[in-house]
Amino acid sequence: MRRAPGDTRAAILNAAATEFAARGYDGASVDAIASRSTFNKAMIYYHFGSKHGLYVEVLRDVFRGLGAATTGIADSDLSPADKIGGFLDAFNTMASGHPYMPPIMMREMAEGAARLDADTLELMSRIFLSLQRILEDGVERGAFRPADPVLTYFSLVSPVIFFHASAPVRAALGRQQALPVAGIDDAAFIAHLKSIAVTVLAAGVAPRPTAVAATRGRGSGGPAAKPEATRKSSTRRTRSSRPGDHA
Amino acid sequence: MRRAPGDTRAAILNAAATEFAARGYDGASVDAIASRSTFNKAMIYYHFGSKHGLYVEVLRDVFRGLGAATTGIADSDLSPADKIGGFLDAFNTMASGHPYMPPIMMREMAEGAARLDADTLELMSRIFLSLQRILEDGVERGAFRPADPVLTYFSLVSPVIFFHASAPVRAALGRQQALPVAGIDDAAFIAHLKSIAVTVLAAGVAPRPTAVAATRGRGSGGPAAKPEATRKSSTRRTRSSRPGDHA
DNA sequence: GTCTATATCGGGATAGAC
DNA sequence: GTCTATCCCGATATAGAC
Repeated sequence: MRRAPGDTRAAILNAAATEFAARGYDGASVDAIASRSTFNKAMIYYHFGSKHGLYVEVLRDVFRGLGAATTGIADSDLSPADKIGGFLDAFNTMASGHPYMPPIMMREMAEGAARLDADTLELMSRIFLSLQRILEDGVERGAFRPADPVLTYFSLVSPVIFFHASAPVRAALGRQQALPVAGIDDAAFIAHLKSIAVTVLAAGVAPRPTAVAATRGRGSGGPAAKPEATRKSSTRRTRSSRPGDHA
Repeated sequence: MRRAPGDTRAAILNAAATEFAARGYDGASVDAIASRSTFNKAMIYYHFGSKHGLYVEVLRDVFRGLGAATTGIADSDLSPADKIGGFLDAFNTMASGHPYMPPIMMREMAEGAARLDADTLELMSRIFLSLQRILEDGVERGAFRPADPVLTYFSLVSPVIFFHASAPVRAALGRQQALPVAGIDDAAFIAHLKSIAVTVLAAGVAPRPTAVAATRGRGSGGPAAKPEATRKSSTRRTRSSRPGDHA
């Protein structure tokens, strides 16, 4: 059982991921990560330079893969509805395969993504851009009504993240309240989410402040939508990003 | 401009709330909270005993109010759809009135609510229980199909929390991508969410692992649902709650 | 009730041997 | 590349004067 090259990095990344997920960036100690990895602190600094460098590397690793997956779906010739389904599947697969990501993403969101550097943001923006293209394609093909891409992005992604991240709390609630929560499984949740998503996109989502009011039925989203749907192309020119202003 | 009694506590609580929201529990320092409040560290320990004591007091403060609001709605004689609307409004009002809460809740969720003590959990469970009663009432009156209360709870609450908590990131994304995101307002979002929620509840939500498969259209939730819908009453007997087992 | 020190310790980061 | 030992700052918590 020899140690393969690159093995060390992987082991550390893995230990870091679970530690960051469990305790958050500030709560996680480099010592604790070291223990989990069977290596020691100095090794981490040797390979990653700093705690922050280690952190972003964990995220980049995952976002690279997810971005590739969603881009592939956007480029495919699936139907708009199936592309949305594929997009959700990709996110769900990511969350299942890297259970540490949902909690990390929740926390990162909570502090305004202050810890993400330009490169990582660029990777994340690819995921967003692929959804944007899916939406535009859906509109062009007459399957979807125009919708704000940012709002749509968060509407689709947040339930998946939240669902996965909340598993421990749901379990605790179930235990505490003696409620029969047990059998809510992943696949059923995602399947249901897909059907809602497609239905809503077809009906029109995120209406502009005009057509509000309605509290039930179909109501909103009627006329008055039509955002900036006219542009196309311009998919790759996000390099200038600079966060810098960490809180 | 004299200092009213109880003013100190309020000032500290307020400072703590924003600091916890911005940096998280571990990231927030008691010194920083002290500065923000114009008082000093010793004062915090005098009034709250510990950093953790201060933290939970921030949460209890808000959950007390929210629990009262949702309980009132559940007790009212509104229609099931309007009760759901009122429930969402209550959450939204809480989030708007206490902007520090969404980020705090996100982080708390991310670590499995490990920092919440029994009293705070009890306050939170009241919010959940009021929703559960709203759902049962809706089923009895024929407006809703039976749905898993826990899953429904998270499905309703998570978008609201996420929407508010993601405001900074959405703004940053908009800036970075030069997208015209600006005009997504609160009211429109909530109105839209309400209509989705009611529609979905009427059609049946969170199908049991049986009727999965379907990827589009109405599909799931059709037949085969029927969870433990037979019970009624039994709405108030949750007093025995004891979390204790913090992770 | 409010403040100014101060004790104490954990954790990020580095030096330097092997 | 991997380890041990150590520096040193920052953060929780407390003592004790006013």
